[in-house]
Amino acid sequence: MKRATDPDVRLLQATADPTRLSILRQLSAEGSVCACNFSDCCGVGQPTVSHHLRVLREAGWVTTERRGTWIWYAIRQEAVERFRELAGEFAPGPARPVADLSGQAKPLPPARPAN
Amino acid sequence: MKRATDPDVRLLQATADPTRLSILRQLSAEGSVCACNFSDCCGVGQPTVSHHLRVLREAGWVTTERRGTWIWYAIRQEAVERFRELAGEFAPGPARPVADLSGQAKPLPPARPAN
DNA sequence: GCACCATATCGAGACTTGTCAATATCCATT
DNA sequence: AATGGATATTGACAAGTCTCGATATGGTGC
Repeated sequence: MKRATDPDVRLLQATADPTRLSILRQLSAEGSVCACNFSDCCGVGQPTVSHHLRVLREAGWVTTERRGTWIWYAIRQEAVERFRELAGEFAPGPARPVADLSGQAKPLPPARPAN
Repeated sequence: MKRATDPDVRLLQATADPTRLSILRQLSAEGSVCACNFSDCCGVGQPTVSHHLRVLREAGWVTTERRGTWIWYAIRQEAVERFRELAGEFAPGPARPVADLSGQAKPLPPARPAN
């Protein structure tokens, strides 16, 4: 995958991994979670969890708060909002998938069927 | 990236590429689009567009309809709905990020701060 | 049939990613 | 200062992804 520069793509890319999706879901369910509580959830080692947390942080998904030895992670409001905006952008095609003049679709620059 | 088997991850993964995000946005804006109209939009060659359309199709994002020589793509309702459900799942952490007893967070299985 | 067009598939190259073991860093306690 | 625990970083490898040129497939019209 070519390294993403667009912030939207980075946000989406960060969600597109099973381990990170688990982390985001656990964070959503529990509000804020100590880094030490992720290792179990995903069946991967501690350095791997740390790597994924960094990806989420660099994509803008999470913030951290240090308390003594532990570090607590939480989802950022802005990330949730942006993700929902993206979800709102997507719209399905016409319900009846362009039934009519299908047979003679021919004009050289193919015209979009009236949907 | 490990090949994703979870359908949710596949759906997210399909969005996590600049070219495919452009395609999804164009489809959202125009309802249904002939494959031949994507090559321009993204600055990539025809085989590459075809590859991305396949990824989107296999992730469940789009359907195709053949009309003569051309093939029209449209976003599937179900994909939009599932994506919005995922967006609805995500919830931010506590607004005031756990201000209080931070100093003496010590119990051995670190207790989650009351958020 | 044959030529032409739109689209898909194949094969290869450069690049990115996920994972781990080993190590470093940072904090708290003794 | 030294020890110990939690987390981050480094270096490496296997596997995946994006892109392209070349080629195959499938439909249309002569």
